[in-house]
Amino acid sequence: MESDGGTHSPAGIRGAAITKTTAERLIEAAADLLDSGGEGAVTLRAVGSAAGVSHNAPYKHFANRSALLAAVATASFRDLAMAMQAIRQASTSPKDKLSDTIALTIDFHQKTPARYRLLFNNPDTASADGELRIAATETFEHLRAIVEACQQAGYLPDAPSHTLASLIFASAHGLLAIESDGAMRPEKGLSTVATSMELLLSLLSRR
Amino acid sequence: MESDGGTHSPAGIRGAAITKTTAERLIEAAADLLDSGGEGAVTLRAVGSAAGVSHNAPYKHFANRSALLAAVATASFRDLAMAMQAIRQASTSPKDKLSDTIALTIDFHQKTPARYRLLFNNPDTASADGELRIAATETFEHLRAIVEACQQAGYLPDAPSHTLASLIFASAHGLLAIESDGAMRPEKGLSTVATSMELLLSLLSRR
DNA sequence: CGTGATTGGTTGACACTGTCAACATCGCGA
DNA sequence: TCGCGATGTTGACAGTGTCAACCAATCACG
Repeated sequence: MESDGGTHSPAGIRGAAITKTTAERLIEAAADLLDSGGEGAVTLRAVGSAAGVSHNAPYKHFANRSALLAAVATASFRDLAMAMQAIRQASTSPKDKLSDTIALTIDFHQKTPARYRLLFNNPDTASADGELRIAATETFEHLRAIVEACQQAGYLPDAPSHTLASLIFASAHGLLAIESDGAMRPEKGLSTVATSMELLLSLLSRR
Repeated sequence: MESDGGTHSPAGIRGAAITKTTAERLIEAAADLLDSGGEGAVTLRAVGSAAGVSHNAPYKHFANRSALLAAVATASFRDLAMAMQAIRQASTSPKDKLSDTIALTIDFHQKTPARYRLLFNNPDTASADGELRIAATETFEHLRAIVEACQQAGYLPDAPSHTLASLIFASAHGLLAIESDGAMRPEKGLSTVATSMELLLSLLSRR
């Protein structure tokens, strides 16, 4: 009865999973609609139609619309966590890893703003639990580890890595939100998110 | 035909404005519903009913639901700007003014999160123009001036005050968003927004 | 092999929403 | 006085999330 998120295949055939589960197709359809038309475009009817099923089929896999969006968020967090893990494990300097992580975040926001908002600016998503919460925590852990490495390399000041990572991500997130989500936008072109973040890091790293 | 925002009285009688315009009552009703039940509770029917008019009366004053919410945002920005102006003109140190401004923001978010979201986290509000844009810009200007005063007092580093103000506000905003709007919430109680902001300011101000 | 339940799908309905159109009323200027 | 614009009303419509009822297939198991 509970929505399963469709992580593992039906446990029957284990080989090449050519065919996708309906739940998977629903999630992908919802993500596509989200990216192309914003959150308002993600109606259960449109999602069902895009996935080749009826307007009520989603209820066989997800408790409601919010649960479907939560599944999209979970999948997106997993992708994001993988990308951050790749950065974390690369053979670059901690400083570059941090820059790359910030760039990744900015890129994510620019390419798929509605999806970004689902992950980081959604009151529904805030009451996350289960897999969504785990995927989000995992994502943050990569960031935290990168920040910690920067601290050990002397590039960032001494402070709880958790707090400092929150602060740095919050700055990027807030700048992105100001730039695109609120009325208090600065005059255009005065300073980009990227340059503002460079300023922040340079101020934090001066010793 | 255009929504007027209802700022000044009908230009006839100038004296004691005992009675409120319907537009004003609609804005207040919408704000109340927003604060008490979240954005979803702001339906045109509920707003009209709370203001003592029919479900279609709002259309005589606002082009659509978004325009009504924009009027609420405009009024809220004016309130916020007034509060910031009071802080700015107080006879306290620049450092304290900045702290007070941050505290004001945190307080606003805590007391009326949905309203806060309308101002700073709403893609609709992002395409602000006219009075809304002006009120928002005015709000930011107060913040910028306070930051500039901090710089002149040597409390904040040298950088364009506009950029630095954006950065500081973005940090507070991002921390608030992380705390309450996204799935990537840190473990509870590890560090509050207020203490994180104190950390940021102490890191920025060390010389 | 037969069978019964579980799973995944369908259609139809319901209340609620934003929005538009048509009609009513009221106050003021010519 | 008359007419007209501003303000309000009721009624309708399409679209939405969600629930209920029904249907088909698959699979466990005697």
